[in-house]
Amino acid sequence: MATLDLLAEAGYPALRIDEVARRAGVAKTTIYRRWPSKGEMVLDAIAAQLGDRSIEETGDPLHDLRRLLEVTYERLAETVAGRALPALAAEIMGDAGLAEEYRRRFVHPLRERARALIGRAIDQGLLRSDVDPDLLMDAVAGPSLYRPIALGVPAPAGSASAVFDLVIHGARNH
Amino acid sequence: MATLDLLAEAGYPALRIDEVARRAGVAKTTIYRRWPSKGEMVLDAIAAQLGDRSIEETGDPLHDLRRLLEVTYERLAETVAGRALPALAAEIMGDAGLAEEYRRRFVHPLRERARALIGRAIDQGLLRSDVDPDLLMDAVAGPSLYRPIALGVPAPAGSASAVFDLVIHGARNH
DNA sequence: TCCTTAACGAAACCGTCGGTAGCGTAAATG
DNA sequence: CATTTACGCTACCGACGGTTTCGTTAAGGA
Repeated sequence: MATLDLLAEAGYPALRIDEVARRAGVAKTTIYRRWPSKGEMVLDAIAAQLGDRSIEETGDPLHDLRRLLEVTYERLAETVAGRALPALAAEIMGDAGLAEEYRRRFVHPLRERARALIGRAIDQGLLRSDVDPDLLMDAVAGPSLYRPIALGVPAPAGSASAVFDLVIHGARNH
Repeated sequence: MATLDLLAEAGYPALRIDEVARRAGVAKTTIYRRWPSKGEMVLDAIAAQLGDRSIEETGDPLHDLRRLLEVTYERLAETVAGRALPALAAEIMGDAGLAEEYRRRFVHPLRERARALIGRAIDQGLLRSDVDPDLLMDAVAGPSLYRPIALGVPAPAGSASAVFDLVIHGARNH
């Protein structure tokens, strides 16, 4: 799609809808017949490239959880759509409907899958029973947004494993 | 300042400069004589309320690190400026100059202080010597942006302690 | 008292850009 | 052949960040 090309060249904020139309060989009105806003158009384009982030489950919840995190960070780091996703954050902060869509499509599905894995890991005694699943998810998923936005550098694919290990093992010396 | 009031009422994206001027009983031109852009104006307003986030050091690096994190989350959760900061963070994705300013004023000072504390903790054998300080900071600071942006809910002040404990202790059952 | 300078207010204006309206046209569909 | 559907085109709107111009007030110094 032309949207993804422009996204790669200019990034989300500099992506002009007129330019998308021109590049796609299409009238701007046609775009607005298909999508209600710029944000939703980009959302669709991103979803099309990211696809679903399903992983094959091995039965070892901790292993699967690590894989899920790795795949997620990998797509964020290595696809145009993934690198554009944090910039969409600006748009969703000002549009409640778009924010809802964003979370429904990109955030919640991942968290639900992670939540199930964490629950199973606790049941099997692999994780302490007093860990708060949400807290754990926040800690391992946080850098995916924090790094590009607050630091200006993407979270490299390898950092998924590293942050997972850190949180799971802990940092204290004993 | 009028900027903070508007920020509290409407949030960053809906904050109109004309409105700030009207509320402050001042001409819009006066605002642009003092600040080069909306972003920098808000940056100043936020900095004025957040103040410096210094803590008194006790000599126990882990304790000080926790306090630093708690104070940070506290201000993010309990001040107008703090709650507006994530939206401003989203905005900086489209303005490299503003992003630099944002990081120079809000991100880097905190990370430098945290980095020093982590280094001291490692030296004193309180943390494993193989922990990556940046990784640790990403894990504990990540939720401060991830939660408001990706989840739409602020990181409560209490979560600072919780995420700190999680990362420091680890989640694995053994 | 006069002159200069600095700061401000008022209001009109500009450019960009997301989003619309209106209208004509070409291809399916029956 | 009539109708529907989808599209292209052009002109337009409105919001809003930011600028320009000009007139006014008020220090402050000689």
